[in-house]
Amino acid sequence: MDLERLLTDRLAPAFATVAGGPVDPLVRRSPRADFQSDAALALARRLGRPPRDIAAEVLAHAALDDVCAMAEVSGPGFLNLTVADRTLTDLVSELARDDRLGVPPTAAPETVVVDYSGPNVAKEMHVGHLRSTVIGDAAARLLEWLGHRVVRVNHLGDWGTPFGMLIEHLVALGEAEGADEFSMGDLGSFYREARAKFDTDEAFRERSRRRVVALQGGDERTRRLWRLLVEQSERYFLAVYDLLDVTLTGDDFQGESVYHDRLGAVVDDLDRLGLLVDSDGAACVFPPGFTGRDGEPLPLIVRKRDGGYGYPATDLAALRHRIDELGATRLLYVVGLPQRQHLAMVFATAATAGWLCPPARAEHLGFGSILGADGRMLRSRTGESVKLVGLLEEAVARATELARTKNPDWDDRTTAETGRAVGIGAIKYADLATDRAQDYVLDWERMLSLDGNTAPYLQYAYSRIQSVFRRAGAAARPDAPVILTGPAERALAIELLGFAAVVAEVEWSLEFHRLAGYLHRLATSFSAFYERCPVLRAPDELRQSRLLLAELTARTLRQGLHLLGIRTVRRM
RNA sequence: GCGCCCGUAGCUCAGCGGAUAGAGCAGGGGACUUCUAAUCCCAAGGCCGCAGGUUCGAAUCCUGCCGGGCGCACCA
Repeated sequence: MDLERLLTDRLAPAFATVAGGPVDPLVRRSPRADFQSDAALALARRLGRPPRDIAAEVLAHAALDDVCAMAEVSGPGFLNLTVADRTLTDLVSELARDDRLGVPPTAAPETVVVDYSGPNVAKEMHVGHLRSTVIGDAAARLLEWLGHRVVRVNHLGDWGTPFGMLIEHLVALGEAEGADEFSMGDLGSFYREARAKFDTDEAFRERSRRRVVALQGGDERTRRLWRLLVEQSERYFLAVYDLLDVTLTGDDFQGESVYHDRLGAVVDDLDRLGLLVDSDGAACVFPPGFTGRDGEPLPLIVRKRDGGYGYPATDLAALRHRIDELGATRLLYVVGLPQRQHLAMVFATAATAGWLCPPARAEHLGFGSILGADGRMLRSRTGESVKLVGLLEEAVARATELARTKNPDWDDRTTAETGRAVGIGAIKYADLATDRAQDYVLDWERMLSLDGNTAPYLQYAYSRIQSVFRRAGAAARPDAPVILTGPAERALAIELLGFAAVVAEVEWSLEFHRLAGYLHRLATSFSAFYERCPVLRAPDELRQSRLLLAELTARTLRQGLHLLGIRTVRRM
């Protein structure tokens, strides 16, 4: 049971009595006490009474004696609550016995599809894929831990007109050599070469067009070459996911090609529903409320004038597949903010068609861009998008260098492992620690710093605890009585008891910066505790209590970071 | 032109209806015969873009404006 919940449960009946109906007591942390309830203020108008009177009456009705050391009306009508130490120690003891750290599995499990990462076959992954991959993976981890059935979908760009030129380029290079060059991990140059030929060579362009037709028509050799490109790319992506420490596997690839033979049905069904409009030869849906540059209604083009299907058709087919066949009720799209309008149109169309209806709902987890030090979109010197692996390798290299200089006595393997955990952790944490919608500046110095709201700071706190346990030579006893001797221990206990509330909040908001912020507060509380409350030198009972607090902190940091996809290290 | 996102301390960001607006960094001052000082503590730092409005109460909600970014028919 987390503290906020406990206090809410105690106050709610009292508020209900006073207000004559259910009221959320609005319990939150307070700078003037442990917690405060703000609900009396909001009630004042409705009840036509002074808020202080309401608060006082609530206090008289609330059963708080056994959980609060002090509860008083303050200011214009706040209820300030100071939790009894006994309550804290009881709840901490309860936490210590719970391997889920107070977070219950969800009471209402559902099937959630998380659509994330989605790189393009035969193209390099770039920084643009980082956020989708990192945020989506955190969502998948967290929802899964809470007991939901999570289906990871990696909506690969593996279909469409570019594959004509890519396959032709492969043919031109010779299958063997082409595949060789392709698998070298330099996807970018393969694509650029193909593109260059396509742009300059008329004959090549024509062959590419025919190749697209052959691909869609199911020509055997073309299909085989296409598979080759897809498989090589998938292998490459999996290597990146491995480096990034992302839970996506080969089973999660569900490229656009998967929906290829369902596109006709999408168009037919939309037509049958009378939603299709012919516009310049293209089959379009005009969801209401969307207008274009010229002020005219904006179409969702499901079938192009040339008879090919547009990506909206694929998106609609995928959405139906997720709801009808995968049984999803929550559809998450971890896609950049620029695609907001497109997705809104797809969702609107699906809703109108009756494909997307409660309890199923779709959410766009949009995110901002990654900016360079100059405050502009991150680009390489040549103006191209920055390779994701390059970014990751730099993070690892920088962190490894830091680990080496701080611990010159370490062997290479330990140094490398630590550098990787810290470097990758830093880059992922930097992404998750600010509000998704914000653009953020990629700043190596800041994100690798041991100070501030960074992964290394949290990892460092964790590793210090491990160090204490190494010296203690024993694990904490979960049944050890908890003793709170001062404000630092008290503050730490309160933070520990707040994990469940944060996780519950993030379950629906998927705002991971709230979890990150919590972990940072926890680590900060621990550091203060560590400074003022010696563990190993304390007398036995106190030592046991402090070991328990340290152990709980470690478990919470580890679990919280794990949900964000970030590793902890034993030493730093 | 329309739409979306963002303007909070010098910098990077929290807070999104409640009390004196919070962190971290940088800059200033302290703390290592003591479990990792890669840490901790203290002080300083703000017309919350601007102007109206709603409210007992607005950084938070509404309207308008200003500034920055991004979208807006056959590429995904």
